[in-house]
Amino acid sequence: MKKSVATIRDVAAAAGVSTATVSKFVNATQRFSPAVEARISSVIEELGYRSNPMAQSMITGRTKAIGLSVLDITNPHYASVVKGANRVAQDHGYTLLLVDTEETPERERQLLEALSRRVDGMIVYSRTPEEELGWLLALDRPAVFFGRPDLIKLPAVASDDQLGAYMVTRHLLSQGHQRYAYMGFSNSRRDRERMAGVREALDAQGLELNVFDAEAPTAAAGEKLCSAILLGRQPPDALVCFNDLLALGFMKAAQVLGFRVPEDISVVGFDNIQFGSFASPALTSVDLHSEHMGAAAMRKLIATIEGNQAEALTVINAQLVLRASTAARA
Amino acid sequence: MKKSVATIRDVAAAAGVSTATVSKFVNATQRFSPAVEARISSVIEELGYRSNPMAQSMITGRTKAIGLSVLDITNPHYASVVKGANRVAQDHGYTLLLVDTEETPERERQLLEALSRRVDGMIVYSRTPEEELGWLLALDRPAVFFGRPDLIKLPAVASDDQLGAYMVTRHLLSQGHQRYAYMGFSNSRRDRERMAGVREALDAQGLELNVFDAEAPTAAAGEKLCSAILLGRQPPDALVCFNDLLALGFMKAAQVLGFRVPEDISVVGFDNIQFGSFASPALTSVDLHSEHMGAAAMRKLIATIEGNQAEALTVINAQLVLRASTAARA
DNA sequence: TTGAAAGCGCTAACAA
DNA sequence: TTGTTAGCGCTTTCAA
Repeated sequence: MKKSVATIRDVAAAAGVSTATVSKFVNATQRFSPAVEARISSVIEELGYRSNPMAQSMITGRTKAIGLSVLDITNPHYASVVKGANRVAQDHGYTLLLVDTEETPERERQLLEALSRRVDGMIVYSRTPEEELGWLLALDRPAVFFGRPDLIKLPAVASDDQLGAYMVTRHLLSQGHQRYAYMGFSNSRRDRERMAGVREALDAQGLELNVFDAEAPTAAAGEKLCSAILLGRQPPDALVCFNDLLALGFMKAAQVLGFRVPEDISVVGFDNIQFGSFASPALTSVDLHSEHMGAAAMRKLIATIEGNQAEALTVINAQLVLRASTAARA
Repeated sequence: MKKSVATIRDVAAAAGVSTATVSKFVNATQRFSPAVEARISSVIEELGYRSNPMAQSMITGRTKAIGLSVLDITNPHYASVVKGANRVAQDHGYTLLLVDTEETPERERQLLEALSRRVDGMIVYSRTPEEELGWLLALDRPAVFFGRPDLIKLPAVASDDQLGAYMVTRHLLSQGHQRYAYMGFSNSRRDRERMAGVREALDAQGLELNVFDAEAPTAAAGEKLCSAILLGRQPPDALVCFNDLLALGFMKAAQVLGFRVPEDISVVGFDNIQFGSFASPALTSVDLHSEHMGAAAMRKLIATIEGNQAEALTVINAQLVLRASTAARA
């Protein structure tokens, strides 16, 4: 009985050839005489040999793995991003390694630093201010960023948040809504853009925007903020939420408070997560094509890794998905 | 200008010590004279040296990473499992590397084989029949399995699916429901247990169970099956679904068909995903404590890796969560 | 307290 | 067509 796992040396010895021969055969970088190939094959089979990817990577400098970090995998938006990225990775022969930073910056850095040397490149979904992201560049690995970097020189994928927000607000205006509120999540980079889009549309009509800020981009936070919004002095008749989770939470709480959506208040969110369509009323949302974003980021990263030119910023377009949570005013 | 990343040799040279000294210092396995330590520290700082985890792992045989494979990360049940596992991993200084097998067995094997040599152990959520899982054992890595293995000798974490199903069916019985249907997903290991629990409760009352089988454990599949269930000759007044996604899809389609839940039919699911509470009516569900399952699996794996004894099978208990999708019959 | 030297499992010139 | 040799970046005896 030898050691637990067979090495290339065991194979070489058993087949009566050199390790170099085995290596080349295994990696199909060279052909050998039928006799030799057959011998190696059968020995590999017999010993259950599999090459050690780490040893391999140490030499080649390539791992055929890509890291992706997201903020919270229980948020369907991120789950979709992962889906898209995973598909493209598979198609190109890469393994996607996912890490969940749980919205914690320290954890994020720690995880990414640990990950960076184990992968050929990374896709980063982060909330950390760009000024504090120096360490990411210092990792010196190909990377793709979600968002629109100002300072940081990294290829990026973004969605057109501002236009999406503008579109949905235009729609609400056309439905005759009068009093607008925005439930934001100022911790996110994208919050500004979304709010700006809403403002852009309202300003043109000389309308005000009442802003509320959620403590997290979650349904629970949306529920929590509901009473402050609905039971204030001048409750809105239209509410734009930073994302669908907030909107879902808000709607649930609103119904508990005895308000009707959309009769009393129209509600919209962002991301178009599938669960929005199971809510009642079904949620109107701005679809930012999460899955496309993931796929685009992965394509960009792989292009970068393989030395192909990739444009610095890819913008995915936004699309308004109308459902029952918004309705025209009489 | 040297090569892009500093190695231990660069540090040793710059500090005028040997690589062995640097190694021991970096890993805190030995103390040195203040002068030497200070010199090494400053050089490390200056060069931005970080040790290469791969080279390290090659020697020590440990990676401080754990792999987790799930079937579909967009399913909130799996997302919760990941959450639980991630927390525990972090707490023990491990990095969780997640892979999504997308319900594809070939992909699963490929991903896991690639992963196995890069991690200290793996947690596997699989749909592959145990007979075809020989390769998993052959990987010869510590592993924890979700479910109740019969043949395979692997530590495992399971939930009490049968009891959960029994409980919810007992509840439906107590509410006076007469005609029962089960929307299953026979592809899953757990389907049998859940169906058995339902049958166990019904048999005691001499009641029949009408079984339908979904093609996937998704909301879309639930929608698809709805008409066959509701527009049949003897439509049920109570439906137990394999999971919440199927139940959510079913409820949506039922409403489109003009049926009322729970007046015409009571609906229950499994997993207690958060989105069940945003549906209308809110979904009654059997909570299998997904997050606990992930945490328990990770604890068990880490115990195994670190050589501590762990019991073979951990069973997480089930809990009935009553909401508005079920109601008593007149 | 410090360092020399031997590898971990593998690939990549280069020789034969 | 096959093999020799020199490492990749690091840890770990063992000796100084």
